Amino acid sequence: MHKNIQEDITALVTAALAKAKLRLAPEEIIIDFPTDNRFGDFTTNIALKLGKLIRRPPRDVAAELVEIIQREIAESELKDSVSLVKVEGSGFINFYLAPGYFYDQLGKIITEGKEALRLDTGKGKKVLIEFVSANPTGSLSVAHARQAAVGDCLANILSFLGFNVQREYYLNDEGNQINILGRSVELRRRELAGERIEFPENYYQGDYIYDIAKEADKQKIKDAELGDFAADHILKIIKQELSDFGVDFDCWYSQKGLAKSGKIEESFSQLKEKGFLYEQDGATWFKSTAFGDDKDRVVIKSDGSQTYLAPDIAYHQDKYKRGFSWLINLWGPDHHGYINRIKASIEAFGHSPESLSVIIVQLATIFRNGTPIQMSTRRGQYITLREILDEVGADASRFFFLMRRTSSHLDFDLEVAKKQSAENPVYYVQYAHARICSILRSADIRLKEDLDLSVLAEKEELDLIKKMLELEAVLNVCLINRDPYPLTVYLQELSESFHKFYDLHRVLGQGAALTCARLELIKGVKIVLSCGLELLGVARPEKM
RNA sequence: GCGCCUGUAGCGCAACGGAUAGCGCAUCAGCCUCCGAAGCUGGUGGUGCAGGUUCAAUUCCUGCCAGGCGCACCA
Repeated sequence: MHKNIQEDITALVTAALAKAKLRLAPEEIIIDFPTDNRFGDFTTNIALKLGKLIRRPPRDVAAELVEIIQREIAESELKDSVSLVKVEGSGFINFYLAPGYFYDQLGKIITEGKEALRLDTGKGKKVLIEFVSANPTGSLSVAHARQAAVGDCLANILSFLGFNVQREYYLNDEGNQINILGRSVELRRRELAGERIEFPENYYQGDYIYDIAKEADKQKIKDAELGDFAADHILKIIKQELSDFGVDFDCWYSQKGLAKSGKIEESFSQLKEKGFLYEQDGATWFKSTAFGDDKDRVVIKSDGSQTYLAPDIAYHQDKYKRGFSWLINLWGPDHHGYINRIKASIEAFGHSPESLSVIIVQLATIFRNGTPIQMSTRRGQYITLREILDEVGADASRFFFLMRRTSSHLDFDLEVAKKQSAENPVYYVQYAHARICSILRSADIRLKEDLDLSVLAEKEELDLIKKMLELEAVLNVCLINRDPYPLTVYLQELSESFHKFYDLHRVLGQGAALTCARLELIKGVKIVLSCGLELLGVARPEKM
């Protein structure tokens, strides 16, 4: 049994290189998954790299190394796990694992459940993931919905990988947009009272403003308090939308609270001490060019009011003060120009720019039957998260938002997402889960037999086990890319392996030994599928 | 003009710098007396253009072409 066979093989190869008196930097010795399982279970290209360095044909170098590796394996505890090492292609050294290794791993998953899949790469590192953070001036849009899905799922994955994750929503509950919101409600209230009004174009046009105006009238809210009243009202709606979408935040960080705390002034005085603030043209500037920004940025305008950057500098500084050592921000593509100045600010306070990861979540275009739906936030004409939830449901919409790379544009067709058919990948995965549950329901529970997994010798059975064991690597890819997207691809592949197995081999009625083993096999698949779907935040139906 | 994202099959998308570029839809041909056919099997069909780096480029670099988004003392 090996905790991590990839590491064991790496150590073995390193030792073999030393024995052959061949030198290669440790970071060059990479034992990887091959692109295709016909090339074994692990592969390394060291012979190709060495061949160039020492001017020998790569295949010869590989053959020499394989001979040494085979002898090493025979003398090590790997001899039961690795069945074959050979040179293939232009000089790749490929490792084929023994079925016994896979049975051991499957057994572990069955007995330990999803805990067997858990990793501790994070080692409890405190990470703050801030996402959505939409202004409380209207319902959440499609862009926010995608951010919510990506952020929540990424948080799930990081936490599964042993990070100590906190989800945070930065609440822009004061400032210009709240004033405009208040004035919008005020005008609508007067309009409802019969007054003729001129409604400015840059005010909030949506019909929901009328609803808030009616409510404000009923509660006799004063004009001056309408902004806060409306923001509170809308915030409740946002919270409910997110909650129905399966996204719950640990912290709602109020900008108003930040402003009152004096932390903004505090961070300014610190920046001033360090010489990164200066006055010019009546405004106060942050010297962000000192850290690679294109130009310096105004933090206090010549009229004395702050720009948006001012509280943001203090806010990010406060994140570190609260003990987080890794900050992840999910922003819309319209904020990408903002990355440099925020990174500059954290650097000015002595933090490494790498400790802040900004993930730009590209926009999603909503389609209906192949036709894009035009949107305008200003006119209040946009598809909201609420509408998507009502029409498509949380499961399918979460999956759809996650099934493309976060950095890529996403086309989201409402009609396809609604379809409960093969076109819809959500159901393909959920169907595999339901199918397993169905078999388990039909299984004769009186069937008792000493479990021997080694009867699982069919190609589809071994492929299925191998696919199950890939989850760990997939989650690491998600971590490295800061993108939950690979998990959606993986779950479709795992489902495919299961469906192929199911089609060719019966589980029930195959004689006690084989039936028992296959039941355990599909229980294992269920554990992995279920774990993956849970990380995505998608339901795992027992029946469909 | 500057920055970011994207160009792969009719459409939507995959491919840590690797081996014969995969999958879904569509289309054509098959598979249910048997655990769920929301499934499986097979056929058709492809890397925007030009250079460069590399043993190896869809992937990295440069230029061009095309599409999307953003470039405030707005938030």
